This record gives sequence, C-alpha cells and structure tokens, in this order.
Amino acid sequence: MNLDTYFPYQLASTAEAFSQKLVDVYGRSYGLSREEWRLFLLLADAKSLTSLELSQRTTLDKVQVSRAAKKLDDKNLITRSISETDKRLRVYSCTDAGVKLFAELFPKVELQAQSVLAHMSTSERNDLDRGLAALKRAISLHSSEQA
Amino acid sequence: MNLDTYFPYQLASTAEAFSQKLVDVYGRSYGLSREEWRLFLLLADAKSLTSLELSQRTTLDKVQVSRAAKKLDDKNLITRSISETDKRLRVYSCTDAGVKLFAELFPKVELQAQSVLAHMSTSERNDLDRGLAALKRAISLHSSEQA
DNA sequence: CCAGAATCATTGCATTTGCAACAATTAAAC
DNA sequence: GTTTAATTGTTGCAAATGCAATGATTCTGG
Repeated sequence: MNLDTYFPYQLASTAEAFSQKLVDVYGRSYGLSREEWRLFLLLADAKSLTSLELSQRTTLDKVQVSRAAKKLDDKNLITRSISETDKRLRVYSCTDAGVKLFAELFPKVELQAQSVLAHMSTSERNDLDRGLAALKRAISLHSSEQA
Repeated sequence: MNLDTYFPYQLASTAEAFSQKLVDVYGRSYGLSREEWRLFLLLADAKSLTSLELSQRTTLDKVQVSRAAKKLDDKNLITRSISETDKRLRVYSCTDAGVKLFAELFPKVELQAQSVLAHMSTSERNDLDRGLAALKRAISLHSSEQA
C-alpha cells in the first residue's frame, strides 16, 4: 500500500506536521504542551471559565483539563478556585503573568502559522477550510447515526 | 478566542476525530495501535521491508518502528530478522496469520472510512484532498526555507 | 588493513497518558 | 426530608512515549 495516496494517512500526517510547526514555537521556547496551549487559548481573553466549559469547548476530557490546568497553575499562568455556585466545579482564569505571556507568545505562533500558509494560494486555503468543515460535519453526522 | 474558527485547532481536532473513527475499528476489535496499524498497512502487500524503508515511508522514527514491530511480532502478525546484506538493519514481513488478519480487517476499516466520507459531496472531498496536498507541500517548503 | 566516525536497533529511565477508582458535591426519586 | 443516583475533580497504577545512552555493524580515510 502506498500511504502517499491513502487519505486517512495524508490527513493524520499533515495535521501532525502542521501542529508540530506550532509546537516548535510555544513548546520549544516556553515549555507548553498542546493541551496547555489549548486551555491557554481559551482562557487568555476570557475573564474566567469553568472546567465544564473548558471540556466542552475543547476535545479534552476532564483528566486532561485537570492535569493541564495544574501545570499552568504551577507556572503561575492561571489560577484555580472552587466555584461558588457548584462546589464540584473549578473556575479558572489567567493571571497577569499569563495574560502578559500570551500577548507575547500568540503573535509568534500566529506568525509561524501564517508563514506556512503563505505557501498556499488563496483558493487552496479556501479548499482546505471548506473540506475540513465538511469532514467535521460528516464525522458528526456519522456519530449521530451510529448512536 | 473561539476555537471553532481557529484553523490550527480545526485541523488538529478534525484529523484526530477522523483517526479515532478508524481506531474504533482496528483498535477496539483487534487491539492494534496507530503505529502498529501503520506498519501493518505497509507490510501487508509487500513481501518484505527493512526498518529503514519503514521509517522513510512513515512519519515514525526508529524507536517507534522498533517498538511497534516488536508488538506485531508478539502477536505473530509479522516476523523480524536481521538483514543479510547489512546486519544493522532488520527485515520485516507479514506472517500468514498477519496476511489473513489484514484481509479481514482492512475492508472493515475501509468501510468505516467510506461511511464517514459518504456524508460529504464529491466536490467537498476534492476540496479536502487538494487542500491537504497543498498544505503538505507548504509545510515542506517552509521546512526547507528554514534550513 | 585499520582506527575512528557514522549508522542502526534496542534498552533504561523519566515523563506522560489512559483508565478505573475514589471522595466530595449535587440532583433526583420517593 | 432522606436516601439513592449522577456528576465532577483528582489520584493510583499500568501502559505508552520521548530522549539519551549503549552495543553492534558498516563506512571512511588514510
């Protein structure tokens, strides 16, 4: 089998390679994992979010959220507290240091992403956006029909 | 930040979700990991491949190949031997049991993939193929210009 | 032919991850 | 109102992973 023409492999390996380009920035320079970066993206411009909101708005499960949040807390980038309205939930928000780091880091990540995407034409980028959105929808439809 | 419109997240999460759909088949039913499945795909219709060829034709490094191959060997799906021409290299090939399992498993995986992709139009699938190919090329160009 | 550099597969070790279990809290049933 | 079920965050433990080190083999330059 030639993997170069096998769609599942092309999707997985291309996505992985692109993600690695971004990890090269926020990981190598600042020691953040993918999960930490993902939470950081959500918390950066929100006042505060609960653990439930974080789980729902990412693909991370509760263990991943708990562990990534703990690491961000250890780095003093976010704070964790117990929700007043539901003591089972946690409320997270960025510290000042977190906001500052994000303001510095995000443009670098964005620059890296754009410098890769700059090698694609506008029409190619539109194709990719539409194709991905369609695939995402297809996966969702498939899951609901299986249930 | 709304991750739903953020390209890097859309790419990563969609690719992960699609991959998981296939893992549901070859992983849940047969206990194979992504890495094992990837080697299995290459070895299934090849007489034999060396470790070097496997590394080059996948995104797996030598440690991943060594460990995945060991597990496939433990399951009696492939054989490992030392190359005659270069005793540093290993030569892998499917066992009869491996060939048989692959013949049974691959159609199931393919059916699963097609049943997801069936929810996309032909034009959407073409967009995705073209967009992915363009992104892959862009990543490659970006890497070479950095070097 | 030979000494040193290079390449390969494997292993040890530390970290990460997935999954089940657990304690704390809330919701539901009656 | 009380008991039971359900939900949440965390932790323990086993398996997986990344990375450096190692041993074995081959290549290189004289």
